[in-house]
Amino acid sequence: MGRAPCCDKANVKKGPWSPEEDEKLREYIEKNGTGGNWIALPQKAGLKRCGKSCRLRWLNYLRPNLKHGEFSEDEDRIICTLYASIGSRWSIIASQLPGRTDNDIKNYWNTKLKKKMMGMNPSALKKPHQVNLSPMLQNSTPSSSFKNNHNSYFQPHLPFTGSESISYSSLPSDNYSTFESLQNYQVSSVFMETSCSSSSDGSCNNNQINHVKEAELGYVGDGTFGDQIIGRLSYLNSGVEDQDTLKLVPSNAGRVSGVTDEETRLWGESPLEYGLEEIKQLISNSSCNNFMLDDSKTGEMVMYY
DNA sequence: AAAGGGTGCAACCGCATTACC
DNA sequence: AGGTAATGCGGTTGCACCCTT
Repeated sequence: MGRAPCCDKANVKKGPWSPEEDEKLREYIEKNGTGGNWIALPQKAGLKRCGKSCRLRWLNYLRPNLKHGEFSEDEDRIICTLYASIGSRWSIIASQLPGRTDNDIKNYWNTKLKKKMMGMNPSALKKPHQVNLSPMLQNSTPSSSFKNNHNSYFQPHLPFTGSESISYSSLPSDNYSTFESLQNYQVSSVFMETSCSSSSDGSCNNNQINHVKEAELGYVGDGTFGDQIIGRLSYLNSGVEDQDTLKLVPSNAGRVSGVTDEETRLWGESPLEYGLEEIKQLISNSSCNNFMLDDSKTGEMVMYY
């Protein structure tokens, strides 16, 4: 037996929202807030819509201070950098781009940014130092993983004979265009592609290992594109160096929980909404850290550097 | 001008997680 | 502790619009 539907499908409208519906929803929320109950909201607001649909419409379109239109180079850079480190965690990436929604970023990545990156020089992104690590994967199964206190799985880390700690090289500070720079950055950095056999729901079977234990990424400079990127991925047992990194802040907002007061103090000034530990876990748990878009999903784990 | 194909984006779907009882 | 409802998330789909032929 399947899950009960969240609403009476027969009596809810689907498809594009009309301006009238938008107005009703906006008016209701501005007046009453969401009331913490999206399911009940459409009825109260006089809308024949599913609560989920209302929530989505509000978050992705009607919410104040949303940015629409072109992404800036800075935004491109942030998206690329975060995608490289944590994969398609769009909500986390969106939390770093004020006014942008996860849906926006996801669409932007899938329809434009990815293609731009591919178009630059796809072969160069894979060839320089490709290491086939697939044999190392064979004994890694979900059954040997263990749950952390956030109910998500850590994969055991296999012995890894490559660099145990990798530093990103810096971007050149000349007049590279955005994507030339990004490409250069990617080629010279370390990314991991894990096997990722998609299941029907779009998730990945956890038949892969993510060696990344810690991740730090950041920039030095005044925000122009010639700025240096500093960052590193550390593998298990590697220390974290004190660098001027993107600051990662824990927050009790959203789904992130388990943050201590001490952590909050430590990260208090940061603009990010996810804590270091959360990021670490996301990275550790990330089963689809595919950077540079290997659509073929070869089942092999490849390192680029 | 019409048809066909491509693109971008809003919206939906289903699952995982969290909250609540 | 277990069950259920609500919420959040990421992948996918559908369609309107634009461009090319």
